[in-house]
Parts: sequence; C-alpha cells; structure tokens
Amino acid sequence: MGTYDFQQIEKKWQQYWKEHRTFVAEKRSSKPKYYIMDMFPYPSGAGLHVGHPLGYIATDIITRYKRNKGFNVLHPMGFDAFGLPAEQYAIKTGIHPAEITQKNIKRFLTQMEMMGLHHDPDTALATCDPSYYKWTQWIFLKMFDHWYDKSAEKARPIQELIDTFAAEGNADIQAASTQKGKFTAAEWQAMDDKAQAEVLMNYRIAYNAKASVNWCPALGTVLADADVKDGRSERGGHPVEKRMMNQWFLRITAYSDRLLNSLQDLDWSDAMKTMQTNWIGRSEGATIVYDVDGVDDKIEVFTTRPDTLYGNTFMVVAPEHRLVEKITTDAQRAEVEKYVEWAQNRSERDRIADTTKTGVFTGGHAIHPMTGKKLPIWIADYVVITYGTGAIMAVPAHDERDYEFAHKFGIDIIEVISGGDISKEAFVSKDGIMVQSDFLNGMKASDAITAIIDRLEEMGIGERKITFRQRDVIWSRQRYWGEPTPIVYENGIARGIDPSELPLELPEIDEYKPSATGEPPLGRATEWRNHPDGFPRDLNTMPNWAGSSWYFLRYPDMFNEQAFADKEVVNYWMPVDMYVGGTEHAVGHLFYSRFWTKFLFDIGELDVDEPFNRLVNQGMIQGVSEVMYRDKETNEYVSADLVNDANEDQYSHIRTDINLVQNGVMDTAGFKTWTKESEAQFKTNEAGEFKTFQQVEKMSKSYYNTVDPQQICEDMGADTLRLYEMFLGPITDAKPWNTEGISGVHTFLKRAYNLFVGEDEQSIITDEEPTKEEMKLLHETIKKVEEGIDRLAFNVCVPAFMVFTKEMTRMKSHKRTLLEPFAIILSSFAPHFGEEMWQRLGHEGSILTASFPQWEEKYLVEDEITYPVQINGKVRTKIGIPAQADKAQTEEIALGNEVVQQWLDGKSPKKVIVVPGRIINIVV
RNA sequence: GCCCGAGUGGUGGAAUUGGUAGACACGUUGGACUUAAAAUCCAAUGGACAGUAAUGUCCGUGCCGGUUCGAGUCCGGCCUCGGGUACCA
Repeated sequence: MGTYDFQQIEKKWQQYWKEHRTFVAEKRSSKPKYYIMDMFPYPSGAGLHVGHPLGYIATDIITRYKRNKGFNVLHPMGFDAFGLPAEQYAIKTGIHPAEITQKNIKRFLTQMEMMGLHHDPDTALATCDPSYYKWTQWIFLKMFDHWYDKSAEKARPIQELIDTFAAEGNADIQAASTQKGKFTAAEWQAMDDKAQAEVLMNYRIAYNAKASVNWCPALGTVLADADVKDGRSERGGHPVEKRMMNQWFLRITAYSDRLLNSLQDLDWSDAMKTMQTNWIGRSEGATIVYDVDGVDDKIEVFTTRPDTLYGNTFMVVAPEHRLVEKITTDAQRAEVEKYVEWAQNRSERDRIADTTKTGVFTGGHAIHPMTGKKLPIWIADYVVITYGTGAIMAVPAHDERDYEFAHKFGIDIIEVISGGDISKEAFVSKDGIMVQSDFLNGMKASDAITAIIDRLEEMGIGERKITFRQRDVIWSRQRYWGEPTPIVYENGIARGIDPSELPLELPEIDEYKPSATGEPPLGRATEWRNHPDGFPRDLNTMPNWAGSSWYFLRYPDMFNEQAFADKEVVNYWMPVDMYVGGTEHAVGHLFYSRFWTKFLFDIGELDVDEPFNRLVNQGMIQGVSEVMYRDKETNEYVSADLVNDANEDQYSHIRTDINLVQNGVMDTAGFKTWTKESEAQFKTNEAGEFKTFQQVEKMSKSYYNTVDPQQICEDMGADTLRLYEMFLGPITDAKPWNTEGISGVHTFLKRAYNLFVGEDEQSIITDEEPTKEEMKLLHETIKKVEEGIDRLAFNVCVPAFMVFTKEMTRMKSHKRTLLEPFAIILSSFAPHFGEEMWQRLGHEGSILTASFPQWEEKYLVEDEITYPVQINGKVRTKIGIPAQADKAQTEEIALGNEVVQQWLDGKSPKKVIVVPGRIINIVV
C-alpha cells in the first residue's frame, strides 16, 4: 500500500495553481459564463477559523465543477477593508489602519490558499484602495447629481429638474422628495442660490438633511437603522440614542416599490425575501384630515383601517408632532411639556423594553369628519413621528394598542365591527360585519374599507395612500477609516467635487480620534480640510456599506481606470449567478447592493437592474465552548458535576480555552498558566477531576472556542477538512463544529489513494474492461454527485464517493475506465487529491481542463421496471395490491387491473414502480 | 405578539416529486494482525419479543387527529427549539 502524503501533494498543487494562474477568468469568451461569488470578508485580525470557510468551500467546489462542465467561471475574492476594528486599533496603537488591514488581508489569503481556496488573482480588491474607492465616490457623486422621477420610475439628472423648475415650478413634478411646499417658476427664479440649493437638496438621491439619527456615543458616530439592534449597536453592543443631526442620506425609499416588486423574480430563500419585504413594510391604507377645534390647522392621520372610522373616539399624536404646541391648552401645558421632555429623553432601549402605555391629554379636540363629534387629542409615545404622519385616529374597539390606552385612561370604546367581545379585548379581524357606522352598516369590514375611502375622497378630506416602513439610509459616519465624502461647501452650498479630482484620498492625520472641537477625525487634516480653491470639505466618511454596495461590478474589470468597469465586460458577467453568504446582511448590504444596481441601471451604466440572481445562505458553524462554574462569593472554580439545579444560582459561568479540556475534564494547571491566575482555586470531584460543561454558540476568539483550520490541514490535510465540512450537514444549516467525525473522511481519502497507487508508490492502474456491475456503480456515483451539486446537497456527494471507494477496494478494482471519471468528479471536493491522481493517470496539466463525465441511464435502470410510452407529462395512478404478491405478481396484477386498463386505454405505461408485495405506482 | 424554518438511533445526518425509514460517517461492542499499542482490516449496532439458528412478529421519524392501498414526506390542531421582527397605526 502506498502512503497518502497529503502535505506534499497539497503544497505542490497550491503552488501549481498559483504559478499557472489557473483561476483567471477569460474576460471575453465563447464559453457560457458563470459568475459565482462569496460575500467578501472583513479582514479581521483574528484570522479565519473553521467556521469561516464553509461557504468558500462550497463556492470553490462549484467553481471547479462548472469549469469541468465547460463554463468560463469568474470566482473572485476581495476584502471589505474599511471598518471600525482597524480604526479602533489605530486609535490605541497609532498604527495606520491601512497597514494593519494589509497585513490581515495577506494572512487571510495565505490561510485560504492553504485550504485549496484559490480565486482569480486579478480580483483581490480591497475597498480601501484608492483606485477602488475612486469609483465608490464617483457613484456617490452621480447620486448627488440625480433625482428620482416617480412618473417615469427612474433616476434622472438634476439639471433636468432645474430646467423644469425654471419653466414651470414644482407643482407637476412627481418626485421622491423631502420637499414640503410648492412653488412656481417665478418663485423659483426669485430664490437666491442658497435657497435654490436647499430645494434641490430635497430632491437629490444623495442628500444632506437634518434628521433624528441613531447616535452611538461610545463609537462617536451615527449608525444606520440596520446597524442598530434592540437599541444597541450591532458592532460592540453599545447603547444608541436618538439625536437631531445634519447627515448625508441616500434616498433608498425612492426605490422601495421596485425593490419590493422585483424580489419576486429572484431565486432567494423565502426567509430572505420575507425579511426584505417586512423591512420595506409596505402597507395600504388612507390618509384622513381632521379639523382641530378652535385652531386654524389640521391633523392628518394615516390608517390601514379606515373602515373603523366610526369607532374613532380619540386622537393620538407623537410627542415630536409639529402641532403639539398649538393644540395644547394652557391648563394642560405644564403637564404636556413635562411628558414631552420625559418621552424625548427616554432611551430607545427603554422604549422597546417597556411597552406599557403612557400619555397625556393636550386639552385640544379634533372634529370627527363624519359625526362632527369632538375627539380629545392625546400625546403618547406609542405613536412614533417617523412612521405615517406621526398622528393616528385611535379606534380602541378594533386596535390592541388603542384598546389598552383607552382602558388605562378611561376613554370611550365604541364597537363598529361585530363578531368580537370588546369588553374583553380589541377585535381586529376584518371578517366581521359593520355596525353603528351609518352608511357602512351591514357591510363586511373588508368591503367597508373601499366604501369609506371612496366617500372620504369625494368629500376631499382623505385619500388612498401607501406607506412604507423603510426609511432613507444615513450615509455618513464621523470616522477616519472610510471613503471621504467628495463634497465641498462653496459659500455654504454643498457641491460635488470635479470627477477629475477623484479619488479624493484619505489624508494622513496624526491621531485618529475626533478632533478636540468635536469634529470628525478628518478635521485634524489641517491642509486637506480645505479644497485648493479655499472652500471647506465635508469631513464625514461613508459607512462600511459603501464599498460593498457595488464590488461585484468591479471584479470583472478590476484595473479599469476610465470607468468603474468596461460596459461590455460588466454586462457579459452580470448578473451574479450565485452569491453565497450569511443571512445577517438581509436588510443591510443586500438592500444597498440592489439599490445601487438599480440606480446604475437607471442612469445607463448597466444593463441589469438586479445584481444577484441566486442567493444562498450558508449556515454558521458554531463553536462548542467549555464553561466552568465559579462561586460568586469565594471565586473558587467548581467542577461541573458538583453543581445541580438547586445551587446553580450561586455560580457564574466562565469560559475556558477549549484546548485545555479533554472529554469534559480540564487541565487546571494549564489553566493557571494560560490565565496567569496562579492563585486560582479549584474544587474537584471525588475522582480528583475538574469538569466543565459545554455550550454551543457563535465561534469566536472571545469565547476561546475557535478551531484553527491550519492545525487540521497539517494533521489531516486540506482535502480532508474540505470534505469534512461538506459532509457535516446541509450547507444552509447551522451546526456546531465537532472534530471527532473527521477521521472517517480522512480514512476515505487514504482508501481512495490506494485505488490509484500501490506498493512503493507505483501506479497500479490497469486497462481492463470494467464489469457491468462496476459501470453501474460508477454511473450511480456520477449521478448522485452531479445531482447533489446541483441542489447544493454536498453532504450527499461525499457518501457517494465513499461507497464507490469502498466497493472498488472490496473488488480490488483498479481500472482506468472507472478511476479516471472518479478522479474528475472527486476533484471538485478534494482538488489537490484530484490533480495528483490525474497526474498518476498519466495526464499533463490540471484536471480542470478535463470534462465532467455524463452519467448514463443504461447502467442505472436494471432494478427498475420501465416501459417506454409516448404520452407526455407525468400522470400517476394508485391502486391496491394484495399484500402477499411479489414483484412480478404485483406488476401483473397492477397492469391487469380494470381501472388501470381503462385508464391506460390501450397504451403501455412508461414506468412501473414496484414495491414487492405492496402497492405500485404507474407513470404514463 | 407576529412572520419564517426545523424536530428522524448514543451522535452528525440520508431518504429530491407520498412507495422496503435510518444511506454514509462518528461512537460503542466483538474479532483479525501485533509482545503490546497505534494504524489498518472484518463483523455487529433503532427498540421489544420469540427461536439453537436461518429467521419471524410487533413497535418506531416531537404529540394528537385526518386524507390515502400506503405518510418522515400532504392536511388540521398542539408542544419544543432556532432565526427574524416589533407600540408601523
């Protein structure tokens, strides 16, 4: 038997792929293209653990497979290189973020190569590279120079808008805009430059505005909604508060409709589509305008349930609502002011944690548009200013929140839809019948919605309206390590810099903290902060999202200096055929990428308006942490088997390094050395052992539960690691890492090696004719593997290889006719092994030039009884068969059956599935 | 609360459209080789019962019910776990 020297083999082929630039895609080709991508990583200092490569291995397998299938494959790998950790490291150490980032990228690439993950070397982009972010800034400027025309459903140049304003004002413009008032052409012309600029800003797709933003004091920057979870920052978990600030925004809401609609055609998981759908949060309803008693102003509300209008007994406005001042009576003023102040200082987290209703009466009343009744106007923070109109018509009988509020403050509850019991709870169904509702009485609630809106529109006090939950995304950060915003303020007016000045490179600064005056770090660049013509620059940088919103467009044409990519090249490659990554980017990166793609499509830079045809979410490989109990009082560590439910509370949980634990028993001496806690006390069990317990969670350096792939590559080889990660379970499932089963996969490779190589490393391949049985096995294997890859069930492919190998070993078969195809199909999964065996079979060059074998039906059908038939389509019939019949009898009975005969109508069945003695299924 | 997804041996998991549940692997047990161990190879391995044995019978895919000749798979109602999301009017 030969010895499978994986270390030597793997080193050899990794070198080969690098030297031969094996994975460089042809820019233009007569072959069909296949563009497959991973979500590029942030090059963190911690390096890769075994959880990271799961998706990368999958894409690498498909890359190799598609190449063997004759595709021109682009499989790039770049780096999301701007980001907080490098900046925070820089603040601490003074080392430039670029330096540490470069170092980390090198390390990532080395680690990936070690695992046989080789990409197109011409695509190693980094978002922090000026030749890349030049174009990030360029796209930003394009957004600044465009507005969104709702009637044409596309972005148009801002100059066209200026011309329209000059000719006819803004009355007839249908734009996605934050502009409030209307103006005529004359009024426009009368405005000074600054006033005109302010108006235009309300139309630009990249715009500057004062708004309530998520401010994170600990990070010293604002965050996008997608960066905030439960009132804390996604990165670091720091508290986030609301603050009014001037910020750059991208008008993604202009695209809400299109982002929602084209979701349908994408091959994404339902979960992912649902998340995006919910995030956009489209809801249909109506706006209704109310007069305010004794005040010359109106309250506009948005509701999805106008059918319940007659049950409206009070109004609620958000604490920040513009009318609060005006409505409040003198008698109530003190109380209202107190409440508003309290509500505004309440943190986001508290609001989320505590949903009991609070509120205060303003003293003012609105007039019910139908009945003329006076409705008290309340202020409550369960109504938020950012959604709808910031005011609601409260219908306690048919809305849970209003119900709770009315109950607490003793407000009338009037039932207008029968079917529930409003003495107990709100009845929110649309299935009931309208009552106490004038002309709506007797209708089904769902029909009443249409009827009431028609009436409101007739009366001119309301209209159909679609509201979105999605908000424009804040596109500025008060940080150093990001793309500088290419804007200068000329006499206080924001203007994009000339494209010839791009890239606007990050200046060198001596410290990376915000400046003493509270300006962003870029304020420290004393020379840079003013444009050569003397005007001050914008000091914000773009968020991490910027670079990742379009990188898939750069990969195909990385070195282009004239454009972000050559049109012909980028349109050949786009859209991406398969995009693999985690679900965590559902509402961030994936949204922005779709949005940018649509924008570039609108302005004629792209032929496609969706970037990712197929999205695959790989599950996370979790870590298994080893946890110890520590006595809260004495700080003594206590063996886990001494802890039970009764005394659990007196201990805290402390994680220890998984390398110190063997079979649940920790090396306490090793722990002391590791933590330098030489004084640590351990209470061991009777056997003198110190036990830990296991906890499955995210694999992370900070949990000491990471497993280093390098160690595994050294011990068992990269091919074993790759096969094992695929073998572990479906690619989409989350699962804990467990190294124990890896030996089985390694054994398989050793066996497979011995099919090709005999004693003294001599080839033992013969040119004998294979038997029918062997051919059957081969073609079964090919079929299984091919189908497995097609539906991304890699965990089914690996056993197929194993069965083949085991059988060949058992039959002592070393036939070329069998082993050659086997080497090819295996080479996608275990590429070093495949290449090496290909060479042993006497071939020159890489196995990637071989073509993937086609499985043949004739070798597979033996066990199945099939009859050819001319009828199209798949029809099945089901009939009963006596339990004792064998296969032949079953079939005979089935075909002789009266119903079947009648149904077959003289034709013969295409396929008869027989389960001996049971039931059959006939396919025509 | 709402919206997704998932529950199969000791473990990870197979079973693609309803058709012999548990492929493959780990682990465990027994055996071969060995002075011994490692490595390697072979065998057994869902449970219960009956039999010297070949084998047979019954029960088994979270729980309860339904459709079907036939259900891990489809339908209805629960339970548990995972993910997302939230005063969204």
